[in-house]
Amino acid sequence: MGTTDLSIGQVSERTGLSVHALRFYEREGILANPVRRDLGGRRVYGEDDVEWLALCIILRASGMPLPAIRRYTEMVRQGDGNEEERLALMRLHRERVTAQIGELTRCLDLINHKVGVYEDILDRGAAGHECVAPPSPENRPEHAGR
Amino acid sequence: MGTTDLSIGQVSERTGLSVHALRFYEREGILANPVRRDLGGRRVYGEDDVEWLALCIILRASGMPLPAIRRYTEMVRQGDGNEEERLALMRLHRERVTAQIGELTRCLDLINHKVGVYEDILDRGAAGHECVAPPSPENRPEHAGR
DNA sequence: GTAGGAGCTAGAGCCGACTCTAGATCAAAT
DNA sequence: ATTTGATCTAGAGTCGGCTCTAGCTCCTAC
Repeated sequence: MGTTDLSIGQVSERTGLSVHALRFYEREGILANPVRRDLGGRRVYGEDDVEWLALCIILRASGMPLPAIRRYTEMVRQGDGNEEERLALMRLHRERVTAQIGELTRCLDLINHKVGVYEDILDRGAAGHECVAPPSPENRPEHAGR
Repeated sequence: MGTTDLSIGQVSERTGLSVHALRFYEREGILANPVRRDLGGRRVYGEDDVEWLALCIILRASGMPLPAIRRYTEMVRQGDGNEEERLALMRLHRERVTAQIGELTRCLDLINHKVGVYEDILDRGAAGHECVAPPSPENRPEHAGR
């Protein structure tokens, strides 16, 4: 009836994190509940740990630094009553992520422009002069659509 | 008539890069044309260098590693005739960036979901049980709107 | 009984991209 | 004259996030 105990290796497989990373995360305080150990001192995880790690992986992938994940983890460990703080942390992160998406999208505009320039050069075989500047108002009277 | 010569400090101001970073980039081969020097051995930049750096900053901001920027820089330095390679490099980078935007967007879905959960808890004052799992098919029968 | 393989700890090492330091030079301002 | 401030070089240091190593303990299978 123990909800499927897992070894560190199994957790590594399911999460994609290395066993090294799993132990490292634990040291960093990135686990909602303290890891159980078996008789031999080996770590025993549950499915809920895997779920929690999946969340952490998403947060990391979206650029949340480990200290912030640790703070969040601590809040969750403390239990109900600090939802305002959790909300604040998540909202802050959301803003960072949307800002990052925005910046990447702006970068992508320029990259698309560059790709277009090279495609033109190659299509026409014309070795025309290449424009180095970004598509800014001054040197892009008409917008270079994708 | 020299197209507005600039000191390293001035370039630092205009680009937002530190003077340290500017010297570092130069050592790394991230400058289209070798930097001129004045009588005292100080670096002298032109507006074109600032433009080039602006491009490099965009590439960096979108996650292109310095070695790739160096390769690109070398191609540009070599002059016309390698547009296919430049195009290939830019297209590869474009794929990486779109992939990254995609991943961030998926992360954002979960983050929005989390924010929603906490908002609900706080709005209703209900200290209900919180769901840790991401909005995946299995545990999200109706889709949680943004 | 012994050889593998997985796990353990503590701590060192690595990588990328800068950042900072020390000690020297030089030009302009006081 | 001297002080201030910007610049120079070479090289050391930092930071985040792992990754790897060494040397040990287990358990299982042959």
